Amino acid sequence: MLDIQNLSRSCNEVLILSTLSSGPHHGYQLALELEEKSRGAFRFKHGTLYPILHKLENDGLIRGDWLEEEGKRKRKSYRLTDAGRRRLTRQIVEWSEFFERFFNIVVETKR
Amino acid sequence: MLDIQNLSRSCNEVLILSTLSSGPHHGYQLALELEEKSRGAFRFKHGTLYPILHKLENDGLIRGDWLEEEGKRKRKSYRLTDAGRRRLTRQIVEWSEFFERFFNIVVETKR
DNA sequence: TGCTATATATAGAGGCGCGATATATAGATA
DNA sequence: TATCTATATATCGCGCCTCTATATATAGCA
Repeated sequence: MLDIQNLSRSCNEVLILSTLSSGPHHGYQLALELEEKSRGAFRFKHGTLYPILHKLENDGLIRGDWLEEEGKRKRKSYRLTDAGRRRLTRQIVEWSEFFERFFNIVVETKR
Repeated sequence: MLDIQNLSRSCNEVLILSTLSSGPHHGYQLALELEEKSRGAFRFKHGTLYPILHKLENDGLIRGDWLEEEGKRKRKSYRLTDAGRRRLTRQIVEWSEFFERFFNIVVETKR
């Protein structure tokens, strides 16, 4: 279950996995796209992003391959593994449950 | 704005403020009620709860008064201050915005 | 030559929830 | 009487995680 203490970590994880589910991205590109899609709300700092990517790769949820293209800096292109795809699906369910419980309590009590 | 790094802290804060908005509670009672209302999903550990209550009181969002009743252990009864009520309202808006942005990205990309 | 954007990496600092531990008492049970 | 459980609050230190800062490297532009 998604517990309160892991909200930040899990949120970052889902945002990354979810972006990768639409196709391979490299780290820098991931951060730009998430910032753009959220209209500035979700900004990944470098010091946050790269360690998470390393961890996700280490856990087998994503896989990174170095790309060396003509006239470009070499980049590490990440894509979802099958395990990563399953994790994303489960995480979305857990977040939905969390939101439901959270708003149930917050909104109901408020009234 | 509600940022990803503060999700846990803010979630705990809202759950507590929101419970107090229905009337005064003491700490132990707060934890029991939240656990019950969420059907076991939100469990506050003592080591989490009390420091947060102290911080909220210190920030002027809640106010605690010691109660000494016949035949009962003395307890500290907390209630919302006006500032706390305003904070709760704003936090609910921020969480709503967060959820909207989050699911927008996660669900949209997933498809 | 120097600035900016692209691109990745990591060490150190600080925040925060949690586990563990301590203290205290009312009530039930053996 | 002794002891166990539930009630009730408090705090220390550990570990995890994000951020800031710093480092390295290159393409393109002024």
